[in-house]
Amino acid sequence: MGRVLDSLKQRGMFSQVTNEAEVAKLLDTPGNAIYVGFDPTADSLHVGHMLPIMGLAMLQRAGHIPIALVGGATGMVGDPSGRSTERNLLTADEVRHNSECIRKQLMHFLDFSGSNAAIMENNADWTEKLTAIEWLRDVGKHFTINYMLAKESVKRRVEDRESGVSYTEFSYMILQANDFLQLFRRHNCRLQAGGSDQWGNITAGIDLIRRVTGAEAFGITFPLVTTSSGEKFGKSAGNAVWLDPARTSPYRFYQYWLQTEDADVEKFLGFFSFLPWEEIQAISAEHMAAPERRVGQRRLAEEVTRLVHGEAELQRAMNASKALFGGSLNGLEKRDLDDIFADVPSATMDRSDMATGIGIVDLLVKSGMCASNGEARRMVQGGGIYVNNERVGEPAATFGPDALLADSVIVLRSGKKNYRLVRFG
RNA sequence: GGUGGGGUUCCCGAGUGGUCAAAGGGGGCAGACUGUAAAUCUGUUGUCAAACGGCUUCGGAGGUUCAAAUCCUCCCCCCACCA
Repeated sequence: MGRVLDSLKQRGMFSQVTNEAEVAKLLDTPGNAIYVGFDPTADSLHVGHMLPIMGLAMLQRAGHIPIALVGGATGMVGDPSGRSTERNLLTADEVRHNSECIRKQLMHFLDFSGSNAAIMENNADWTEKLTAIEWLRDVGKHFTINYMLAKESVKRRVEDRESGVSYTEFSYMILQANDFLQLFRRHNCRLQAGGSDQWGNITAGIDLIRRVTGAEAFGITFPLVTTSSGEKFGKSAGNAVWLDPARTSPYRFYQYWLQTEDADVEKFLGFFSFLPWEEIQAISAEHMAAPERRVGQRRLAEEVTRLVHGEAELQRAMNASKALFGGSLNGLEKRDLDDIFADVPSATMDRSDMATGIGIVDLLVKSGMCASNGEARRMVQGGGIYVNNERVGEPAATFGPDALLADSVIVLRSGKKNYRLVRFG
């Protein structure tokens, strides 16, 4: 009993369940529908969304039917959970566009064929049709204000005089509760999963199902992903790491995972790969025996990049990483360079700009590597700038045509890992 | 609507006429040490300039002054208490 739940527990993948014994039983009986909701606040998911997605995908592998609910309706309102300020409302067009993009990304993780094929739903389908009167009488009647005010997501905002909470966001939880009820009716879905900030919304749905139908439904939440050193998980240089390759290139995506701290490697392998726990243990043991070899990070980066971007993109990212962090760039063919730097940010400059030699400061600013001349100069003086992987220590340094690799590009680098390619056309 | 407090650089926050491009902390970036890790230490963090020195910035618009983040006027926004 509790095999599936135990394996999630082993990986550290859940923080709360409403009824552990019953959920354990339900998860050990294949064929149950389980739902996770995603709000279309942007046109791509990012790695911060990945844990619930992975959880859902793992449950599908255990024989269950995953339902990915895109919040075409709830996205119009805004979830106050875990937020201290009111959201800006999105337009209907934005929500529609975002919903469609997110739907496509979820297809990478879930299997939409077979006997337990994943199901995609959009809560706009049942929410938009409701009239205000129906809404208040059929759904609103089941909630007391007292109950809603007691929810953590709302409570904090009500008590905080600085921000407050609008009636709109206050109502969010009953919209989501109604989603659960609708999915229960349509797909006999009795379990909702979500991030730990979703607890209040999930339990609201469970209560609604009980009041309306008398049936018992359940909830399970995944933990908040944190890093050991307290860095924000899912951010790289202040930017979110997106699943959309147009927003975060596969190379950067791969690098993000490769740069994981030792202390997080095992945990992240458990969260973000489908590898069996025993294998993760073995990798982790090997890693800790010789951490400088970065066995764990490599495996993690490979697994996650393959899952999100596919084998071909993974190979490109790995090749690029090998070349960039491997040493000399001399002797590489133009074709290799193009391939290696396909994903690396690049700039194009006119060849005549450097015919007589271009100053390093100019080069850094024109290529977009540095924001101002002053910054560029400071970086060079501080020893943080490399051209073709060789340090430039002198702000007056200039580069002419003989600095071109394969007669066409210059590789700029600041610090250890920040590359930029300048093409001369 | 009334009364009081407040809006400063990426964030928090000091600064109440010149010595202010503005303390301190956080964050960011870079260096050293390393392993594309963590911790630690160091430097740096408006912009132009090699430098001297300019220029733009303290909610907005005006004004006083040789000189304004600092004083005055009007306006906008936030908060507290009262109604």
